[in-house]
Amino acid sequence: MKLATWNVNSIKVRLPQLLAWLGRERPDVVCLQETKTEDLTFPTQDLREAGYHSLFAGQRAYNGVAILARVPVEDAVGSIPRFADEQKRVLAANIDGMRVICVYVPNGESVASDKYSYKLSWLAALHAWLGQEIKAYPQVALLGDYNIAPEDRDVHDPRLWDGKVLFSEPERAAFRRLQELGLSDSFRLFEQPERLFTWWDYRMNAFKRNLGLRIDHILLSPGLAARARASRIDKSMRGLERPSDHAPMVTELE
DNA sequence: ATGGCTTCATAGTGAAGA
Repeated sequence: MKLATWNVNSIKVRLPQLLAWLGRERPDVVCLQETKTEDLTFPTQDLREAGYHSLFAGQRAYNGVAILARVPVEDAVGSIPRFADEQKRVLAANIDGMRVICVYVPNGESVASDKYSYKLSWLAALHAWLGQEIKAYPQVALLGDYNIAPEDRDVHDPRLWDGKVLFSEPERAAFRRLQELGLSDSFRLFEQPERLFTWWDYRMNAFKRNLGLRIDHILLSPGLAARARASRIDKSMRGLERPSDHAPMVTELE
């Protein structure tokens, strides 16, 4: 069982890369973020021909999440219950006995901005809801673009990023609170080389210089963590022509 | 150096991303 997450930064632009990647990688479940398209224009048919059922919560121009699965999904929800939010950032569904939750955590812009406050409230609402989901479902997988680098080793230059959005202490504390619900960062269940990231700025030749952050994550509840056998970042996708600024990550379960 | 790319919405530039 292969679980994957990828912020595609426009599913319309990235569709050829996505289809090629699905054909090569054959994941069972894929969570996508920043699809940036309304539901009516989601490429359901192309993905069906590639062997995937699609579930999506989209909006015009911004945000938008989707879950692709080899098997049909059940009991889907497209928002955090009782948290008013115009932005499409959440999708959850039952797949193969797991509760799969796809998230696109707000970026936050800068620690002084209103968007940062929104990010922290959003994370608090996610935490409260997850507490319930974990009680309701025996196996929970939380995949997505968290827009948080949890530790120093997840940042190319921790001193440069100290206190900055994506690496500020309140954001990292919110990430730790998710872990305290019993969720494991699947990437860190395994020995990994140093300086592996999931996002690199489009500017400044950041990818070539490996000036990145690890902000996309796959968190697993204990039963799923016990089944994890490997976790990796597919850096090759970031090196293609016209790439997303994020690379996909994959965790394999027994 | 508050920029630097890329996408979308738009038909000039501006918002947003991270």
